[in-house]
Amino acid sequence: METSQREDQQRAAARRRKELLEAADRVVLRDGPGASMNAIAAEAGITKPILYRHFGDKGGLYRALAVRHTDGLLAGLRAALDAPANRRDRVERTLDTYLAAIEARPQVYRFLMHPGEDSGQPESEQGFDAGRQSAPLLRRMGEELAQVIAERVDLGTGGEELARVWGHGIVGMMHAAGDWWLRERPCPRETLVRHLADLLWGRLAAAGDRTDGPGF
Amino acid sequence: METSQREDQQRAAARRRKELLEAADRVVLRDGPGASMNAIAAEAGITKPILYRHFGDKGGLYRALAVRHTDGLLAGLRAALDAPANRRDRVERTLDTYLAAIEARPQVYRFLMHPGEDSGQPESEQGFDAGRQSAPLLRRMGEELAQVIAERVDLGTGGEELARVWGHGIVGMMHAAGDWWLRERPCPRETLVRHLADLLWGRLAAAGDRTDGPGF
DNA sequence: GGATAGAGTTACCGATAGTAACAAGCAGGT
DNA sequence: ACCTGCTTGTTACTATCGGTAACTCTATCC
Repeated sequence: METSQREDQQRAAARRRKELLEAADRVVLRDGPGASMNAIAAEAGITKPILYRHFGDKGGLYRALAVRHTDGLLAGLRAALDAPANRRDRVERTLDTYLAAIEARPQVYRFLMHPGEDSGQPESEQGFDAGRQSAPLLRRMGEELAQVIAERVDLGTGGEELARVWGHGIVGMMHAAGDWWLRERPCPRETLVRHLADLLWGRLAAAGDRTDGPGF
Repeated sequence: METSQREDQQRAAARRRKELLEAADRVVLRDGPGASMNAIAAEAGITKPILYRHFGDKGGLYRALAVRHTDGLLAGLRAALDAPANRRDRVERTLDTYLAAIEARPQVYRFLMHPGEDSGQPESEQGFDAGRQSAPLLRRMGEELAQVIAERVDLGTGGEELARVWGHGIVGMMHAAGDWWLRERPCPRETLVRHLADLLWGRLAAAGDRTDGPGF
C-alpha cells in the first residue's frame, strides 16, 4: 500500500492549516478581533506570506475560523432541535443550548457576532475585520430553524414561506435577547429561556392592558 | 442685546459640525461604510485634521452619524408604538414602520447595521470602522420597546424584567427578519408584517404537528 | 549530480488612521 | 499701532496594516 506522495502532502497541508487555525484562534481570543496578521503569524511561529498562501486573505482566515466555531454551535442546536420531545421542550432546550454556548465562551461569541469590538485592553481602534461573519452565522441558524419548522409544524398553504420568516425571526430574537442578557446578566439563564418561550407561546397577545398606574 | 462672542462661536461651530456631518453622510452613502477620512474631508472641502478636531476620531464621526439616523428612526417607531389603537394594530404598525424605513433607505440601514460590508464597487477590504454602531441602535430600540411594554401591558409581578426580555427579543426578531427580507425579498412587506405579528400572537404554539410527508 | 516543488523569509508597496507644526484671519485690550 | 489669544485651516509626517514580489533553503525524484 503506497500512500502516494501527493496524498501525504495534502494531509500535511491540512494538518498545517489546522495548526495555523489554532494559533489564530489563540491570538483572536487573546487580542480580540483586531488581531493583526503579523501577530497571528508570529503566534504560529511563521511569517505573514504563509498565512496568505493558506487562506488567501484575512477574510479567508477569519471565515475559516468562524466556520469552525459556527459548525460546533450548529451541531449542538440541531441536536436540541431534533430531540424527541414536545415542541415547548424542544424550543426551550434549543434556546438554552444557544445561551449556554455564548455564556460558556463569550470571547468566541464576541468574535463571531461583534467583530468590531476589542475584548482586551483598550487598544487602537484600527484594523479589525471580518465584519461579515456575524450575518452568515445568523443566516445559517435562521435557515436551519426554518427547515425544522417547515418539516415538523403544520402551517397549511404557504407554510414554507411562513417557516422561513419565523426561522429568521426566532433566531434574531434569541440572538438579540442573548446579547443583551450576556451584557447585563439581569437574570439566570433558565428565567431568560422561560421568558422567551413564553413570548413565542403568545403570552404577549394573551396579557391584558394595564389600566393602573399614575395618571389613569 | 449682545450675543456674546462665545455664543456666536459655539453656534458657528455647531453649524459647521452639521455641515461636516452632511458631507460625511453623502460620502458614506456613496462609498459605503469603508469611506476614508480623507474622502470625507475632501467632500466637505477641507482636510483631515479638521474632522479630527470636531469628532475626535473616526469612531466619533461615525457615532455622530449613527445617532442622527438612529434618532430619526426611533422617533418614527415611538409614534407607531404610542398610537391610539389596539395592541395588534400597534404591533403591526411598528413593524411596518421599521421595515418601511429600512426598505426606503437600505444604504443607511447597512451603514448602521452592517458596517463591515461595502455597498458599491468591490473595493479593497480594509479600513471600515464603527462596527459598534449596530448594537447601540438595537439596544436603544430594545429598551424603548421594553418601556412601552412595561407601561401598557399587564404582566403581573416581575413584569418589568419580562418586559425587557421581550423588548430586546422582539426587536431582535424584527431586525433579523428584516435583514433577511431586505436581502431576499421573498414576499411583500405586509405579508412579512403579518407573519411576524402572527408569530408574536402565538401561532407557533397553536399550530399542530405535521404528520404527513414522506416516511411517516 | 541536477532539476523540481513546496515551505519559508526579507523587503517592499499602497492605503489608512491619526498627529505635529506651522500659517492666516480676526477679535479685543493696552 | 501692536501684541495676545483663539479658531480655522494647511502641509507634511508617523505608525500600522493588509497584501505581494522575489528570493532562499531543503528535500525528493530522475
